[in-house]
Amino acid sequence: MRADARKNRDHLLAVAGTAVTEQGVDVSLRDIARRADVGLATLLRHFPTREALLDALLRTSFDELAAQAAELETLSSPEDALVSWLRDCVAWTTEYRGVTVLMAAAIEDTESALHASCVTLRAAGARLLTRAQAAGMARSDIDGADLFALVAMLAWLGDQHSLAPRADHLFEVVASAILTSAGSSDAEEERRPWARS
Amino acid sequence: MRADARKNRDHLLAVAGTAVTEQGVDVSLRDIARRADVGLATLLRHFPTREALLDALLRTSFDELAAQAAELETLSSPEDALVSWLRDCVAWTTEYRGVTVLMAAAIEDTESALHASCVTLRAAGARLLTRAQAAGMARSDIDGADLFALVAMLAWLGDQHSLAPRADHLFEVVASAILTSAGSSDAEEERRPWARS
DNA sequence: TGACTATCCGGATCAGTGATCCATATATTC
DNA sequence: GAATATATGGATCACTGATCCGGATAGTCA
Repeated sequence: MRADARKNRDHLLAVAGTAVTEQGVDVSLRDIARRADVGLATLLRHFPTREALLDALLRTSFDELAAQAAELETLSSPEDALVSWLRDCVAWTTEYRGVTVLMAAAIEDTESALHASCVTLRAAGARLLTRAQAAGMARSDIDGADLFALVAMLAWLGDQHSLAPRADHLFEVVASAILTSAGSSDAEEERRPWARS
Repeated sequence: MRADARKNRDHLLAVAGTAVTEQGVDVSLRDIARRADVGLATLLRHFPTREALLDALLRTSFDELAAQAAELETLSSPEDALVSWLRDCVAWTTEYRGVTVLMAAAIEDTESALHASCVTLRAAGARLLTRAQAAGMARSDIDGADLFALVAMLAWLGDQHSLAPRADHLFEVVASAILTSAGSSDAEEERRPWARS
């Protein structure tokens, strides 16, 4: 890649980052190009589709979340690891308003630029879930795909102005559903040790 | 209203109904006008915005759901009424792909044409929830707004191709979270009598 | 029956979107 | 310094929802 092309690419990525943070993933590509003092065609040559641009933008975050899952797997108890990782996933999506819909579409579209990243993330969650299930800490009738869907649901909630205030609370509600296993105790505090005070 | 105008309005509403069912709420208004053999301007005069069109289209369904809530309140047990009404709400949204986002936006935008309908629906759900809570059948730390958000989440799930297959199962998961009250029994079948077999 | 007017209609147009083409400008190489 | 491979961005296309306004028509009154 020619030096000027690389410079333009990096600059575009930086500008796109702030633009997406400010206006969400539906931000006009023309706007991004304008703010980067670059023609629209240049942006679209470096990143042929909006998905390709977002993939380049989000890949780092995806990798960090996957790495964090691996770390939690060794450092925390099964239920703490699962719940705090889920919380981190949901919290992360608030940085990029609207990204959830793209991720949901990408995970079944093997042609999508985001596909691989989403599959990796789902697998990371599945490992944490399996571990919690093996320890009897999570209900056994859900799998990695269910978990991915639940995270997507909660992330979507945070994207909707009117529903976002409920997001934290409903996260706890959903988490309680995941962690409620048939064999657990009846005492509220013992059944929901992860609940925020 | 002049006779020809009324005829056009009714015809547009019928065509819009099929179009939205087929292609979701983001269907092109130009397409609807074309299929109704009418100019785009005519469609937009009868229904100044997409929301206005959808309001006219969905108002009947909204009223039916609200009425059904009132009926269930007198005919069924508190938990059956709540859960089956929630199931009906989620099932209904599958008819109109994408309607959830509009409803979430409408419930906080008092200027929206859909606002009143959404508030009515939320109130209907809140009554069923309060009744179940009074009977000790639902957790007491959620309210009507939470319930509305949970339904929206599950409805949104059904809109996403890749996540939709999980929708039914995750409905049960979320329902179990709503109906799990601190004082209920420990036995699985007794704690989740609404679960599908 | 015939004319008049308030109302309704829809083609033309506008600004916005993502995408594509191609002549021009420029970095790299020889 | 010249040649060439590559990057660039303005012009353009099809599409979106929205708006304007000259022309068509329905309902009314004589």
